[in-house]
Amino acid sequence: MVSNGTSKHQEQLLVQMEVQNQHGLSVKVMTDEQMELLRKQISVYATICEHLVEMHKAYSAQQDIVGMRVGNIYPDPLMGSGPRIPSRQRWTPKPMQLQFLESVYDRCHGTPSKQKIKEITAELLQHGQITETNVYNWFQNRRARSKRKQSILAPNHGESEVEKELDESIKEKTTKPEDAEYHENSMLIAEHMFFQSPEIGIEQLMGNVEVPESVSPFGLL
Amino acid sequence: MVSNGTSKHQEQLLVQMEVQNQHGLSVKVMTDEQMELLRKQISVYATICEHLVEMHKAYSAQQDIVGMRVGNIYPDPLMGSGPRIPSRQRWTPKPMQLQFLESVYDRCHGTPSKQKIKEITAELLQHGQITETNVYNWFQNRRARSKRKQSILAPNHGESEVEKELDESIKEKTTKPEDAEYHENSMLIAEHMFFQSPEIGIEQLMGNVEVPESVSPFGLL
DNA sequence: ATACTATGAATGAAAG
DNA sequence: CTTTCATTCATAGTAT
Repeated sequence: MVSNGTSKHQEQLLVQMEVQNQHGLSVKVMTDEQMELLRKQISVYATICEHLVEMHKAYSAQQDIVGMRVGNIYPDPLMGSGPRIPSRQRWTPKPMQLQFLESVYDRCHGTPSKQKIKEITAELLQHGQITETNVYNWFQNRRARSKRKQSILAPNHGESEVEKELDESIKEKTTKPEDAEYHENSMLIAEHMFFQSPEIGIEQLMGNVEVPESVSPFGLL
Repeated sequence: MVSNGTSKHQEQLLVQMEVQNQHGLSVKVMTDEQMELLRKQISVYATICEHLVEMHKAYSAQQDIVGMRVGNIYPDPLMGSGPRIPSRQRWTPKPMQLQFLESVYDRCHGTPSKQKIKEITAELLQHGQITETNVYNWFQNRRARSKRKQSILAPNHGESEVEKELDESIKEKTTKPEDAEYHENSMLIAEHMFFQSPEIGIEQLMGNVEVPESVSPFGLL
């Protein structure tokens, strides 16, 4: 199905290249990585919304209270034909779990202790089957691949606009900041938010939740 | 080619660039501003999902309130006709590159080491765009598939395990991802869902969404 | 266009 | 931790 990666620090790490279009206008071009990140984020929501709508429709066959434009969501060329049914043997993180893991990773770059693994696992169990080993592996892989990516990216910056927040890589050391603590599920995630839309209530939801169309993801792409 | 050095710090360019998809060709150009808007949009989706869950729960609880008909509020706006997210372009080895890779592979089957990757990449760059990752993946795949071929060719003496697995994987590729081999009585809704067990529903989809008023479980984005 | 196939890429898990 | 394996996903190319 979809995977997701959301990571504030990752975003910071990402390098936007400055290029020129045919008109000589200088713009930022998303790197593949950035695109991938966005793709994933959007896919997650697209999937969730899609399914929710499906369910909702089924439940309220004659009733439709949602005026939102769910269709605006990407039908998704990315995901091929919808989410795959996870009938495989190996663990596949649910979007929610991934979000959580990413958020934890963002805050503690160091090796998560055994204790934390347990906690994280416990938390994630609310979102689906998962074991400590899964979590452990995930962090292992996450770190390893993050590192590899950097080493490939690093030796290639000459003229592109570089705003590397490389303190990130420094933070990637093996120590684990203790001050970074998660307390509650929601708390954790909330802290990690880029944007919160507390103003949006159900009324607006049903009325006019306007998705900024200038950015209709894709109007632009 | 340039040794990694200092990175130029540049001010952020917030250029609103108009991208035309004249030939249906998607261009992934995006300003930071647009990126921000996108994130906001995603956040909005999060909220929408959240409330959808609430509504869903409400429906599940009391379905007898169904009475009002709203008609066709589901325009299904641009399901399938909307702009597409540019798909990730994947590297396609040039014949010359392929030849080279094959020759290397023939020489040393079990040595895709890190250092050699660099050399090979450098070599192949003369024939076209290529990255170390590409090379790495190529060897990875080459070995894996070579191995797989053997295992399906050699060991078909009595054990049909392999064959069976193969058939399944092939079958899985056809048409829709429909693993409807569970209960013949799968719910209508479940058709496109992850889960087909009756006791599993929306909660699993989104995780145990408590829908706290203050915090979005989706807040991550 | 639609379906199939080959294969590049992503990633969980395991070996070293 | 680093490297490798195994499986799966996605897409470019090709055939129907």
